[in-house]
Amino acid sequence: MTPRGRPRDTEVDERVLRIAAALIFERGYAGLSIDEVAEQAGVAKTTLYRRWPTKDHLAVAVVARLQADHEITETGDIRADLVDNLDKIAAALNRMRAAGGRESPSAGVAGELVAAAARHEDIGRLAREQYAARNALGLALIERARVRGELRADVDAEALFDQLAGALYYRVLITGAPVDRAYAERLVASALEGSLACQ
Amino acid sequence: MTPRGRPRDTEVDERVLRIAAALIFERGYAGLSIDEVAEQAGVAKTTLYRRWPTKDHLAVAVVARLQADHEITETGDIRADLVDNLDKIAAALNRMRAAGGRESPSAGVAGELVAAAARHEDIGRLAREQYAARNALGLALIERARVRGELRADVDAEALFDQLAGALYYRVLITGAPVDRAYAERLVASALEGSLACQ
DNA sequence: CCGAATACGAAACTGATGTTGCGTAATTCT
DNA sequence: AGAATTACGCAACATCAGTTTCGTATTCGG
Repeated sequence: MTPRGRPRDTEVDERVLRIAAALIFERGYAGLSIDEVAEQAGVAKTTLYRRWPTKDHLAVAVVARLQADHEITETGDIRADLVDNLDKIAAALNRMRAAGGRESPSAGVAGELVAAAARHEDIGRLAREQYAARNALGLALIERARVRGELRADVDAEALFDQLAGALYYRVLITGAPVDRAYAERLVASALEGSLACQ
Repeated sequence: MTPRGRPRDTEVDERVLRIAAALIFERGYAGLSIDEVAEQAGVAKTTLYRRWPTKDHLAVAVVARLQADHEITETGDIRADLVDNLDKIAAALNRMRAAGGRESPSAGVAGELVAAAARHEDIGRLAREQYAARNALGLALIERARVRGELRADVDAEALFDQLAGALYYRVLITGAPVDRAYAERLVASALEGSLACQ
């Protein structure tokens, strides 16, 4: 059960992640240099590569540690619950967007992480699992509201959640528009109430 | 008016973009090597860098040439018009997703382009202008439907369009889910009809 | 025709990611 | 105690993006 050879120095992981986080949030993804991290952490580069096979993997580990997965809150009012959850997603996106001291319209580190997921099959798989789990929570929230009678019986929960979360990502990654709680409220209102004229 | 010195060889642009397109769609973004493109095009590397200052710029130029901007169609039925436009956006996304022969859930080249826009201020600005123009078309479409009385007088056009386009990007870039015309129809139905139970 | 301006090619160079090989240290199993 | 196994540090290396330098070619303006 215990591994055979010399055990890894767990302090190294801690130190490296802390230093890498400082660099990435101060200078952005491009300013994160493996050699510099290794030097500042006082370890050999090979020690880093034994833990994180690429710079992308290290960056993902850094950001993952800072994004404590938010617990879902449920008041029983679907509108308030959706706004709350979207606001938490927006906060996480804004944290990544701010990294590197870029001006507001840039996607910042968030854009690099999308590319990292596209480049490395394992990162992509892991990320999709995380998103699937979060999606499942949102879908369950919607489903319970449907059962309560707050939502239409034939509501398309998947489309609804994609619309809400997708709009946030769209603005951060694509159009560069800001996302905040006020926008989350507009989104939820628009999605729940629909756009058709009263028939 | 005519530039002073020796004019650029326009055939070079043509040849380079063709070769780069072949490489990027065959081997993906990582398989696109500047040295190899220069060699295959029979030009010096400096000649490439005079035209495209980074590999990202070259890749953007390659993809931009293949994405003939779609003209908007308008039948007067907002539901059909929205589905049609979303389907065109989805088609463009699927083209980029397919590049590099990756398996379906990967964002493919689309993910790299998001990162390119985040890395380079000029690419980001250009991309945002393109998206702003496309968004304006969508907003105008919605506004005309509102004036016609198809949509609510107080419809939030911006939120509505973000919800629709955003869901497509969300699936391609983030969750890896497929986007096709059937999904576009679900999205439009969900957004237009709303999710609240009839009050 | 001559000079300024720009494009092109060739080669060397810089800096960063990621790899490889080897000697040494720490831990476990027998 | 000794062998197997794994971690670590060090240094060299390969690869690729991007830069620099310099000599040559092409065009325009005077």
